[in-house]
Parts: sequence; structure tokens; C-alpha cells
Amino acid sequence: MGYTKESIVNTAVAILDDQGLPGLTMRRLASTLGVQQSALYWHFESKQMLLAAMAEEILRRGREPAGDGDWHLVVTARAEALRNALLAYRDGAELVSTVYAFGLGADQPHHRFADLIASAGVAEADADVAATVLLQFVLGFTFSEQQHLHASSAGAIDAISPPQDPTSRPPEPHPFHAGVALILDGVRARLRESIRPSR
Amino acid sequence: MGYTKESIVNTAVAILDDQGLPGLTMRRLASTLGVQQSALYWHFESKQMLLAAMAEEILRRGREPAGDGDWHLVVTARAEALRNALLAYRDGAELVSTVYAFGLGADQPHHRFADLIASAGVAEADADVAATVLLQFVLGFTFSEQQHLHASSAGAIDAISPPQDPTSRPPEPHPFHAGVALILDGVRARLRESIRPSR
DNA sequence: ACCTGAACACCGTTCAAGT
DNA sequence: ACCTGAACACCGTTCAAGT
Repeated sequence: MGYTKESIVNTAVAILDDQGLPGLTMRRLASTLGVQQSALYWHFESKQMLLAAMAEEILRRGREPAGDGDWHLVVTARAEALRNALLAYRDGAELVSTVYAFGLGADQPHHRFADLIASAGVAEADADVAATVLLQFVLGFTFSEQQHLHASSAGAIDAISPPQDPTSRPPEPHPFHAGVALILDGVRARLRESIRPSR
Repeated sequence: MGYTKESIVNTAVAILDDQGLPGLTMRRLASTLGVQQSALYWHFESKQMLLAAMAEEILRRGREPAGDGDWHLVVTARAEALRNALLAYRDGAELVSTVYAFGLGADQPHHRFADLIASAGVAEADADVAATVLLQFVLGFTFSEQQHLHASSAGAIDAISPPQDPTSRPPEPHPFHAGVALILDGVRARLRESIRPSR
């Protein structure tokens, strides 16, 4: 009574964040909501569909304003925003990765990357390939990263990345940033190809 | 009684191939071997450890001879060999991906890629980043590919890729090949960087 | 050393029946 | 339309006991 799909997803995300993906069972979700587990199946056809809705909710909460500047700066910012969104909830990267791999939605990040890269001046097919490479890297890297991090159950990670330490700012070649930069170098090669032969 | 770890892994891989990952249960594996399920826990500490051993076995069976030619041709051939190894067994990509993401081994492909790229002349740190990008792409792409393929339960895919249709051989820009090419363009950029000292 | 028997503590999903 | 009660058909893992 009064349990919308939205409130179920919100509760499920909260359980995910402090119990992890193995701890998110239909029984625990139902009892947290004060309902029988069979009631959940009126709202969601299966647990897979619930997980897909959770993935989209996590991505929705992590969406960032467009950002401005050169296209590669915008793409880099978006990639980091996506990583932060996945890191903001326990097992968030695993959830979104598997939902995406099983083709149950969560394909909005792909289209956003592809549109952005295409508007930078590469052919649509190449932009699609680049978006795939970029997205698989972000998902896979963050999944592995989050797994090795399971000791420190830090809640949400700052998505806006405020200047925590303005005194010392070394180049800091974080592997994630380096991976994105390598992919964007590959994109740049295609860019020159289609616009002009040298620059 | 005569059940080595090796024979258990072999049987498990066979069950995986015709039942899929959800069908691979400790009970089914035990009954196929003609043994009680509790017996499996003398050989493997947990199902996760069994899955890790299966992943390594699948990768081992898919290893290809080094191949010769330019470094990017060798890397491309290795990437395709890895993809073929994952496609050779049902849910093979999912199995290896998750084992790798959880850090339970299966890191040999990473080292092979990294060594190969480093020997082409890029800094070791850059080669490691490139290997990560490449491996995440191959795993993620093949995982998604294999999922959308679950209708056609084709057994093993030819790992040597014989000339099936020698009459027509158009360029065939398969997205997988295009993704690898994009990443290797990114590597090439770093290659030039380290030759001309402009940093 | 290697395996059996039997249990423990769970799962996702279904479905008649209620309101 | 929305939920309850109760079951069905499973899971991975443990552990005393056998040989």
C-alpha cells in the first residue's frame, strides 16, 4: 500500500550501499519495506529488472552538468563523473557493469560519450567504437578498483571533487586518468584522419 | 579416489559449456563426477576458487603461438586470440571477466599485453595502462557480445580462424577490431612521445 | 588422505487467496 | 489494483563420521 517503484528502488539502493550486492536479497528488501517478498513481484517482474532500475537510478544521481572547454576535457570530466557515480555506492560498479553487460539498459552513458565524440568531428561509426572502448574501460577499471577497496566502506565520494588540498597539486598520474588519456589519444588520431592530414 | 583437481576442473568446464554459468552448481558438478558435493570442498576451498581455476584453464587452452610481424599486428592477433578463447565456451567471457574483476588470478593476459607493448618502446607505466585498457575492452566487449549471442549455442569457435569464405574478403570493419585499433593508435602516440623527448 | 551423510542457513519465484 | 501466506525448487557450505 503506497509502495511505488521509486521508493522500492530507493530502499534497495540504501541496502546495497551498506550490505553490498550479496546482501541485497528480495527477502531483506521486503522486510525492510515491511512487506511480504512476494509483493515485490507485483512491481518488478524479476530481481534482474529491479537491479536494472537500481543501476539507472545510481547513474541518474551521478549525472553532472555538461562542463565546458575543449572536447577532450569534457569527455575526461564525464568519465570521471561516471567513475565517481559508481564509487558512490558499495558494489555500484559491479551492479552497473553486469546490468550493462546483460543488455538490461544503462546504455545512456554510451550514447552520451558517442554524441560528445562525434560532435568533436569523428565519423559516427568511429565515435561509437570509441564510446564503447571508453565505457568498457571506465566500468571495468572502477569495478576492479572498488573490489580491492572493500575494506574501507567509505560512503559517498565527492562527485564535484572540491579542492581538498589546494597547497600541493602535483601532476598525479592516476591510472584511471592515464587510461582515459590514452583512449582520447586514439580518438585524436581518427580526428586528424577525417579532417586534415596533419597538425 | 582418483579425483584430481585437474579432472574436476575439466568436468566443470564441460558443464559450463552446455549448461551455462547459472547451471554450474556444486551439486550438478558432484553428481556428474559421481561424488557427494561435500567432497568437492576437500579439493577447492570454495566455489570462487573453482571458478578461478576454470578461468585459468580456459585461458590456457586458448593460448596462441606468439606470431610475428610488427608489434601492433602481434598485439592485435593476441587480442583476437583472447576473444576467441572466451567465446569458445558458453559464458566463458562472463566467467573470466568476473574472476579477473574480483582479483582471483587470470592476470596473465595483462602481463603478456604489458610486456609486448613495453618491448615496442613505451615506458613501463604507460605500457601497463595500455594493457589495462586493452584487457578491459576485450573482456567487456566479448562479455556483451556473448550475452547477445545466447540463442546460438555454437560450441567451440575456431581459434585459428581458417579461411571459411575465401571468395569474398571485404575489409570487414568489425567493431572489435576497430576498438583494438583505436587503443593501439593511442599507444602509438605515447611511442612517439618517448622517442622525441618533449615532456 | 579422501570421501559420505546429513544437516544448516539460506536463495528467487509462483500462486491461490484475500482486500 | 495491490498484497498475504505458504509453498516449491533450489542454492553454497560445514562437519562429524567413516575408510
